[in-house]
Amino acid sequence: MAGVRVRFAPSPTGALHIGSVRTALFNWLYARHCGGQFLLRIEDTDKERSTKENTEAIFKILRWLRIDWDEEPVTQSERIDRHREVALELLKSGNAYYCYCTQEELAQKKEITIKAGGSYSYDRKCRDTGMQHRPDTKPVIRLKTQITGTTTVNDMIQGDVTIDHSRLDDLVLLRSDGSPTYMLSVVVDDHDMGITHVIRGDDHLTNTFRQIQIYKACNWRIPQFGHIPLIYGPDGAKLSKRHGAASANDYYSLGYLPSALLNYLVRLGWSHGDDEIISREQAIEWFDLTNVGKSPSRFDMAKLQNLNSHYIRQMANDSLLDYMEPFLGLQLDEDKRGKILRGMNSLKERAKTIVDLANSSKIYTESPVAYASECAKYATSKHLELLRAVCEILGSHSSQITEESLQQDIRDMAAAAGIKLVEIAQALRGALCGRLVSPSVFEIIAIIGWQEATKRIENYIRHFNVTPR
RNA sequence: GUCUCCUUCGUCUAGGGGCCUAGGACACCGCCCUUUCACGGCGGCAACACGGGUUCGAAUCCCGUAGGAGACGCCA
Repeated sequence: MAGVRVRFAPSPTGALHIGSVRTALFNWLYARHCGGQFLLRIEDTDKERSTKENTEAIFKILRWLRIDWDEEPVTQSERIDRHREVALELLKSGNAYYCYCTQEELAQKKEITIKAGGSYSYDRKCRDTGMQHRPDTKPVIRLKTQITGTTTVNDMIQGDVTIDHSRLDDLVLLRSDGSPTYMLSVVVDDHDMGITHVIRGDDHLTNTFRQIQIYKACNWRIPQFGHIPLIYGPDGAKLSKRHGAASANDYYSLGYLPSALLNYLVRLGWSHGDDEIISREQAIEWFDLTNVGKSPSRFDMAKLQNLNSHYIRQMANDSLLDYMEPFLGLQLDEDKRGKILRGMNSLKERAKTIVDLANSSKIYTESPVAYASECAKYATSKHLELLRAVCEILGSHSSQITEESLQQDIRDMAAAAGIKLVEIAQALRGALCGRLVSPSVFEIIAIIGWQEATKRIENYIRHFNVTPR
C-alpha cells in the first residue's frame, strides 16, 4: 500500500468543524498506516468568507492534535489559471461546450418543472444546437456528461454504489465571470497533487459521480473513494454551537487534552474489537477503512469527558502542570508550582477537564475568598470549638508536619471527644477550601503548611462567629 | 418530489448463518471501600426498526415497509 497519497481540504471560511477534524484524522491515520503521504489543501476560493486567520487556526488545531502533513499546503486560489486551462482543454477536445443560457432563463425553467412535480436538471439546450452566440451574454463552460449508461463507484466504506447517467446533468466548469467551479477545482487539484485515495464526508457521495465525469473527460486516472458518515449532535440533528462545541478550538478552551479528543474521535465511527483506550501509535497500526461504520454517529460529550479524565490521570504531573498553567490566568512562582505538584496526584484523579484541574489547584495557592453556603452546616459553635483544638495540634506540630502524624492526632482527638472524624474533616475542609469537596484535608495541610492552615482556620472561625448561621 | 445512503442497549460500538439466553465502553442505578468528592472493586437496568421470505438454523443473506440522513446551484 505504499504510494498512498491522501489529502485534507478544508475551507477557511470559519472555525474548523469537529466533523472535519475527524475527516482529517481518518485521512492522516490512513496515510500513516499505509506509509503514504498526507497532504493539505486550503480551499479558499470563496474570497468573501475565507480569511488568513481561519487558515492559521486550521494549522494550529492540526498541530495541537499532532496531525502532521508531508508537503507544503496547496492554496487553491493560486491555481485558478490551471483550472481555467483544463476547462479550455476540455472545450478543445469536444468534451465541453459554451452555454449561453442566462441564469434567469434557467431559473424560470426550473420553477416550471418543479411546479409540474418533476425533478429539474439542465436541458442541454446549448449542447447540440451549436454555439448560440449571443454578444450580450457571457457564456459558461459546461461539461458534456455521458447521457446513457451507469457508473459504479467501489467506495472503500460504502461499498458499490451505482448511479444512472440519466441522473447527471451537464455541470458548469467555468462560470460566466471565468472563475472555476468547485467541481472542476477539486478534480484538477486532486489529480495534480497525485491523490490516490479521496477520503471525505459522505455528503460528497453523490458529487463523486459528477467528478468522475470530469476525470473521464480529461482521461485521468480515477482515485479510490471513501465516504465517511457525518457526525450529528446528541439529538440527531447536525452538530452545531447549540450542542456545546462544534468547532475544534472550543475543545482546547474547554480543557480537553488532544490525546483524549483524538481517542474519542477515532472511536467515533471506527472500531477495533472491544478496544476503547487507543493510543495514537495503536490507532496508526490498527486503522483501516474497512472497519469504518456506514451509519452516522452522534457526538457524546459524556464519553469524551470520561476519556479526558482518563488521559489527565495518565499524564505526568509536571507536563500536566505546564499544560494547565495558561488556564490559571497567572504566572506561578517556584513555591506555588511545588505545592501544586505535590498535590497533583490527588487533584488529577478528580478532574474531568483541565479547567477543573486549574480551578481545584487554587486550594494550594490561595486562601478561600468566600465560603459555599453548605459550609454553614459545619460551622456550628461545636465545630468552631473543634477547629480551635485543631489549631492547637497544628501549633504543636510546627517543627515538622506529616500527613500521617497529623491524621493520627486528629483521629485521637475525635475519639477522645466522642465524635466522628467526618465532623472535624468537613469543618476543616470548609475552612481550608471554602467548600466541602476536596482531596484529603490532611494532605492539604501537609502541603500548605501549618501556618497557612492555621490562618485559614482562624479566618473561618472569625467569619462564622461574626455572622452566625 | 427525484436519486443515493443508513437503521444492534439512551450514546459509541462488537457481531460477517449455528460460539448470541446478543459482548464491551460511556451514561444511569445499587452495594463495597471511605474524612467529603473522586478513583477503584462488585452488581444491575437496557438493543438486533417492522413485515415477509431463503435455510435444519438468521442480528447476520434477499425483498418490501417505515423512519433518518445526504445530494439534486454560475456554494464549497
